[in-house]
Amino acid sequence: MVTAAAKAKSRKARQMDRAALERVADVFRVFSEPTRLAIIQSLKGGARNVNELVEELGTSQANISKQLRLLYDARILNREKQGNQVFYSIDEDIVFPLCELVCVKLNREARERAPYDFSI
Amino acid sequence: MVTAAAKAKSRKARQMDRAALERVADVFRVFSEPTRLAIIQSLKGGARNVNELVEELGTSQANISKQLRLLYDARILNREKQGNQVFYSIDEDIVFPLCELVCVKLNREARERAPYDFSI
DNA sequence: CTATTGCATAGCTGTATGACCATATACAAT
DNA sequence: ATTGTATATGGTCATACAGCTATGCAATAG
Repeated sequence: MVTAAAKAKSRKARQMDRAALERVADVFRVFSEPTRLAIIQSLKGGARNVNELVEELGTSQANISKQLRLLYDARILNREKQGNQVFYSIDEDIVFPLCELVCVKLNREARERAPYDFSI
Repeated sequence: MVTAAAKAKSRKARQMDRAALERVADVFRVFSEPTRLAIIQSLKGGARNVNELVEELGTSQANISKQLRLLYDARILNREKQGNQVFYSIDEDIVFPLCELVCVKLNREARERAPYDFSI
């Protein structure tokens, strides 16, 4: 007899383990905060230094720096020091298709309900 | 004179506002927990009822139900009641390309460092 | 009817983290 | 060297939320 648990186990063989799923989750988590998305949105227009981002995004410099570090550690952003300043830019080609997929989903749903136009 | 703030403002004109960014962040957040990814991974093999998922994923039934509700509310999953049971299935075509983009990124990075094979 | 099974929900706890303030560090200008 | 400017970091607070236990509720079985 083939139990449900056995079926589950055989399925499991082809699957990522918990640790791998956590790595995937970590990547999604980086994109799961509006401030970080705002940074990405801004950097779509090209490299910016920290102060430019602070002015544009209207939150504290400390917070911007923190989120930039997170994005940098996740290998989403590139970092380049120029004298006194640090310029960040997008260094990961998955960023745009990833955001576009989500925006397309939201636009499709919004078309029946809300006036937003989602597109980073 | 064109100030940095003015430049920032004109960039802002073409951009999503905070509320829209939060909607985008919400979608990413749904994908940012390993248990929910495990559910998605399991449902890739077809519809499952709650008990099957509980057996397969090794967490409490209450927790599975909670995460299923989250995924359903985010319009990621489809829900179908059959008598006593409730079957869930993937109801969102962005799920696989979204996961694949992230897995490709991680595999590329892992190729130089870790032994995982990321693919939901 | 009552019992059982399958799922959902409420309440709780611990942990993670976004945002703030203050401060530290690094480089530049004088 | 001193002062100023740009960025990073440590500490704190408040909030969000995954997972747990207990319970509620719906559908079937007996």
